[in-house]
Amino acid sequence: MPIVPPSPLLALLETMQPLSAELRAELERLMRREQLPRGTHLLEPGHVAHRLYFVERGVVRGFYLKDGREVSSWFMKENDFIISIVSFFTQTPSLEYVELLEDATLWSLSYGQLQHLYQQFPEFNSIGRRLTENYYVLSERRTLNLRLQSAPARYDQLLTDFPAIFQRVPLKHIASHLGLTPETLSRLRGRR
Amino acid sequence: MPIVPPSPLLALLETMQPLSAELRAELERLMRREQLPRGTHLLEPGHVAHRLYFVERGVVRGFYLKDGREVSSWFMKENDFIISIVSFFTQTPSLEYVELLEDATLWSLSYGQLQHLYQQFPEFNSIGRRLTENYYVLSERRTLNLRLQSAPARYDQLLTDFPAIFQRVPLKHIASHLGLTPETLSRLRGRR
DNA sequence: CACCGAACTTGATCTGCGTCAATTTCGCCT
DNA sequence: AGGCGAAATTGACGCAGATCAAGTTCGGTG
Repeated sequence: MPIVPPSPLLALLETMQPLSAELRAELERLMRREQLPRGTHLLEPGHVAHRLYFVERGVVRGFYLKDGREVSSWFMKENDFIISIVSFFTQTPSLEYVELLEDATLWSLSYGQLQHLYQQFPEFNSIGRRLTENYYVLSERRTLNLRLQSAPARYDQLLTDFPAIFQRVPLKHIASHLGLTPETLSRLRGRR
Repeated sequence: MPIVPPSPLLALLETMQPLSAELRAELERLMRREQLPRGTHLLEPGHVAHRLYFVERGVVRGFYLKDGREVSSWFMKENDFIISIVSFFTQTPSLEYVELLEDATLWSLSYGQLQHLYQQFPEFNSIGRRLTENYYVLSERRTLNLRLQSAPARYDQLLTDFPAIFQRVPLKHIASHLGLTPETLSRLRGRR
């Protein structure tokens, strides 16, 4: 039994759908609290993503290597769920890194435990389905941006959509997320 | 009661999870068969995606306009489900077109009916969740390809992953899907 | 089967962004 | 506070792919 219950997580789930006492208790029993320092890799290529994470505090990024260079595909923060989509859902080895950009407090659950929850509490499938839909929508919007906008427009968009990111993530990571080199991003920022 | 039951759809769902007789009957009652000619737009920008489609026969594409030019984001075919992710899940106006590239036979269901099924048959949430996960994985793989591969590598990848697409989709649409102009794709194909 | 418009190819030129290299600035640790 | 390595900026140059333009081939229709 955890000393601290995963309250931010439970609070979030509760806003989506009332949780039965049993489901609540089972979540509290299974969720594991992890305090980890900046720089920790939650996942590396070749490994299967065994756990789902919920971020109580911190910023996390997913990235890939494209011939030796890091390409950041996403950033997540407080109150976000984190999984490496392909590896976790297919339970096959990842191509992706998942890295903490700040000291973080996370809650985690194994793949097997999650499947068990889905079986044991059918109503939990509805929550899982809607969370998956929400993140899928987020991912589609990100991809759309990459496809449809010019480099300056992608930068401006990020600046208006997620201004806070610039306070917490180094520009070189933002650059690769926008599909640019740090040099090009720097020049974009300098334009007037 | 439809003259023809949506058997390919039910067969597919049945492989994922046994369907109760009631759920089966409700699906048969609600699913609407549509035979539509090539060129039909299932969705246009500004409209909310009200229906989910299942493809019994035909090829369908999703595309956007990027300053006057079409950018194809996906292609789907027999036994695929089709929705415009952002618009359908958020029930907000679409930016996307959805167009039939061949004469097609589709089965469809409205957003409201789907929500009703989720409520009425809790076990249906599990099917919905897993289908959403599968398509999310597909979408992530597509995006990854765009991000990490060079233009020639993206072409080669598509050629090995979905060779059949080249028989059924005009090259100009494949070009924009790969993030290229038709001219550049043509030159890529001519290289030796 | 011939026609017409769309799809595809081929060529010439242009350009946005990448690459490589050299500073400058920042942020963290002692 | 000072110093060191990483991050960001700035400059010069090159190239992959876009653009514009002119054929050529393909496919559907009368």
